[in-house]
Amino acid sequence: MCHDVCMQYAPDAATPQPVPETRSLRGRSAAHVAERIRERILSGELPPGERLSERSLTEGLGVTRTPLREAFKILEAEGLLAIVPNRGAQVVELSPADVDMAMELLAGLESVAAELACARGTVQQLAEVARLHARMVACQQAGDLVGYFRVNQDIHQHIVDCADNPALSRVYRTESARVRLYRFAGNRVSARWSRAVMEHEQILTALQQRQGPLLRELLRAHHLNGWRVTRKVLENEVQPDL
Amino acid sequence: MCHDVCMQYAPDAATPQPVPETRSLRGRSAAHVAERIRERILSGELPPGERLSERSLTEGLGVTRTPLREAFKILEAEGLLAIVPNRGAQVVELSPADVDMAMELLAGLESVAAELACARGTVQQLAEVARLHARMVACQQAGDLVGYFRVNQDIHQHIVDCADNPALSRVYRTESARVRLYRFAGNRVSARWSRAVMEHEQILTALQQRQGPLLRELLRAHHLNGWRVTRKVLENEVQPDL
DNA sequence: GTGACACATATTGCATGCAATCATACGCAG
DNA sequence: CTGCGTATGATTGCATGCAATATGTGTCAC
Repeated sequence: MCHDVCMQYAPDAATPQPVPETRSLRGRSAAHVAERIRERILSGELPPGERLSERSLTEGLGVTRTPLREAFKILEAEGLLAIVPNRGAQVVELSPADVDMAMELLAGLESVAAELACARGTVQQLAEVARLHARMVACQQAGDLVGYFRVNQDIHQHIVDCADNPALSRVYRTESARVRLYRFAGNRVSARWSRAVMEHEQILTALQQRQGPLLRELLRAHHLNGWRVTRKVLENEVQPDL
Repeated sequence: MCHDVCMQYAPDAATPQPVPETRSLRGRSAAHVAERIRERILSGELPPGERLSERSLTEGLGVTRTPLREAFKILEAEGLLAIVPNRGAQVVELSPADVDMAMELLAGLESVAAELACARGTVQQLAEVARLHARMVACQQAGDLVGYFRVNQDIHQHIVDCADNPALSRVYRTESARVRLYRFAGNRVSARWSRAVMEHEQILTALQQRQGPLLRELLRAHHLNGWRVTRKVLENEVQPDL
């Protein structure tokens, strides 16, 4: 982004300070690189199974191998990369069984969050969920599948955040990211899409009425329904029609 | 441990291979170092707040700074270390509020695991929990607080493992490790100690009878009771008597 | 005595170099 | 033509060096 600028020499220039507008990145290089690679993985630009060459990434990101390799370790700890000794890093490939387990975990985390969110969520937080819900419906009506999916993920994260437990939010975010790509497939079935929105209506109502146990069951069912369809798509038993 | 042996030169010796008994660690150095540091943190040898000097650790572990710094990144991603730019790594210090949130998360994970464990746990897995329970009781009767605590942690991990969900087990293990040291304090109160064992008896019974909802509630209550005492100890409202 | 500043030292962050390992292409026997 | 061994280039893992930053210490003004 700006590394070419940073690389230029300024022998006697009128600007003595190295690069005024870009605050020094020293000490944040690995985290910054990890963030960039994470984005590329979650967007699908780096698909599961893709091998990540140190050489091309260092050139693409304008950093050297040391911070890049540190970023690899971070992403490996997050479960996004697998590092094979002497063969480098590759984007983790999850089997349907892996995703199954992850979905069970996510459903569990959400069901735990549900009761806490109903008990503790502030009015503002609940309103934010409602706002996101409206945006999601708008995306559906516009046929914007990608936008819908992103806002959908946002809603679920926000519900978890309503539980006001940073550790829970962090784990949910990390584990949700691991399977994001795989879940997208399920939304590409029109029948599921419309039904999911209906389920979301009920979820929103339960949250607003702070009916913890009900919300819990709705979320669990929502997950189960969604994953049942998604698994069939992943296993090529159903062809997506969107 | 063996790095001094590895460092010796063998100019013309009869053993051409570098070090026959120690298989090459190439490609596993960072993970190995992370494991060592993790042990030291979890044992309390490196207490919360401790600054980790690269110099002393490289000398102590017989590795250079590169794999050590990679290990730091891994441990930071696990939530055990905090890396401050230009000031290096230090063991994370958790506030009572942080531990509170973590305990809520752990209780949630266990309650999710409870029903799955009752539904899916094999007879062998349940027997292993029973075996650990017996060992724990033996530790209690021997007054072995440290052994008791370790087996206790093992039991909870095994119950979660009975759910047969690797993702759940992994998250539980990582999040449990983050707060292990802080939880130890609560066991240093004799009244809590004996009551905890009684609760474990009930937990074991519920698991063996595969009563999911009951196990769920027992685990939740067990966590709440334990944490209530531990928090008081951490906040110096109660003096440990063990 | 205390505080502030400057200098010296230690430590960290990152770049680079070297050795081990892997991947690929080639030669050759069958 | 196929299979296998080998050699060579590419890639990774780790060690080390250099620059930026922090830390400790001494000096001096007040």
